[in-house]
Amino acid sequence: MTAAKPLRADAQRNRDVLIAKAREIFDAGEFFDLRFDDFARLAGVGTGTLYRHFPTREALAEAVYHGEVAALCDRARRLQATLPAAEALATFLRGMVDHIAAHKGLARTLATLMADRSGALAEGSLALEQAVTDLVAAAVRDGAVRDDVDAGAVMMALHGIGAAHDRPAWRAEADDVITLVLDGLRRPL
Amino acid sequence: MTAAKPLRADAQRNRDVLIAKAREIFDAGEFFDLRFDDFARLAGVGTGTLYRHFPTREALAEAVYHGEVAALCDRARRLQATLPAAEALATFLRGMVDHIAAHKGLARTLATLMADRSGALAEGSLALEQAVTDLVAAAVRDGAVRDDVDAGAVMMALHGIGAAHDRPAWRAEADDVITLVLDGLRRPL
DNA sequence: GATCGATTCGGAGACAATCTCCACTTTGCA
DNA sequence: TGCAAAGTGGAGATTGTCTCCGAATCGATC
Repeated sequence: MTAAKPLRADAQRNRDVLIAKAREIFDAGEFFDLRFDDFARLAGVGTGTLYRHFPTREALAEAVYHGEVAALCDRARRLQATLPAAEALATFLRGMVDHIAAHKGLARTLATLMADRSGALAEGSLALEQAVTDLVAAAVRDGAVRDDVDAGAVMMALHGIGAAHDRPAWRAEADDVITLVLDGLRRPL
Repeated sequence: MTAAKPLRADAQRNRDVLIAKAREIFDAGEFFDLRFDDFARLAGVGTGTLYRHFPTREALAEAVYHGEVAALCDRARRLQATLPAAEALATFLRGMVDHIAAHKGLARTLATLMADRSGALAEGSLALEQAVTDLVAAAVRDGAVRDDVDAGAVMMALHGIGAAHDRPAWRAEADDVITLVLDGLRRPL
């Protein structure tokens, strides 16, 4: 999927610079304030180069998103390996809120991209979704969590947390959503 | 708020036509596929007229959104008047899923607008938020619902449901989110 | 029902962002 | 070292957004 074309050295270099610059902007939440051509200037390449590597703004965003998701999945896997299932799930979800809180700009950018029908991030999200599904499945096997709700519902709740980034009481509400989800997930007697 | 200027007859007529046309497009989920100028042509007015009434795409969207919110708030109020608090809340939330399911295009459009930092819909959402807050507060007074989570969390969950409109198993997952929220809201022993 | 000032209309065109195209440069293999 | 393939960069075409203002419409008044 990534290894199809052994990119030439200079091309690879430019590509990396573009992604690095984009990640920076992304995190600052200014991803949509910038003319797309400006990414090229900021990275010190021509607009043609930018467009060859990333045909659309969304394509560039997805490249950035990839790294983000990979890190989160790693974390999920580590937690699952070291904690009881129910605790791993809870820790992961709480940690997601921390992560989003620490990267508001990123959350805002991602929310905007998600909302677009483009589905540019759908593929990248699959890995994250799989990680959450695994965490929930393990907790179900342990009997700590009911088995009649789909793990996708947890994804949806996370989605809501990320999407509602600009609510004044965001942090408290986000924590409450996690609380509701976790309590709701306990097999209702 | 609405009664400040007694609009001239022709102006009012054009305004209404524009909103009606926009609602149609909105519902079809094509709100962002259309050149903004085209709204004018579709409604049979000039672009100048369109821009005078609605300076931005978001302003037009908000006008449409207003009606939507008003209808939902009415429903909330009616439920609250005729059912026990806990049941009213549950019915309202389940109904929201039905409503969104029946208006996917609208949900998608709203999600996109919400995600924008513009906050164009923030004001319109206040009424809806108030309605939800009231429903929850009543349920808390009844003792049917815990008092240590903010009603805003419920809004966030709803937001997630609306924002995740394009998931394949959307309907099932949306129902599950509501289940989790409602079960989570029951005072945990 | 004719007059007139105020309001609204409408679309031509200025402006701004996106994206394409291709002459030139760089790379790395033989 | 030479050369074909791969990559570069920016000028300018294209497309969508928004402004401006002369013409048309309204409705209050006589």
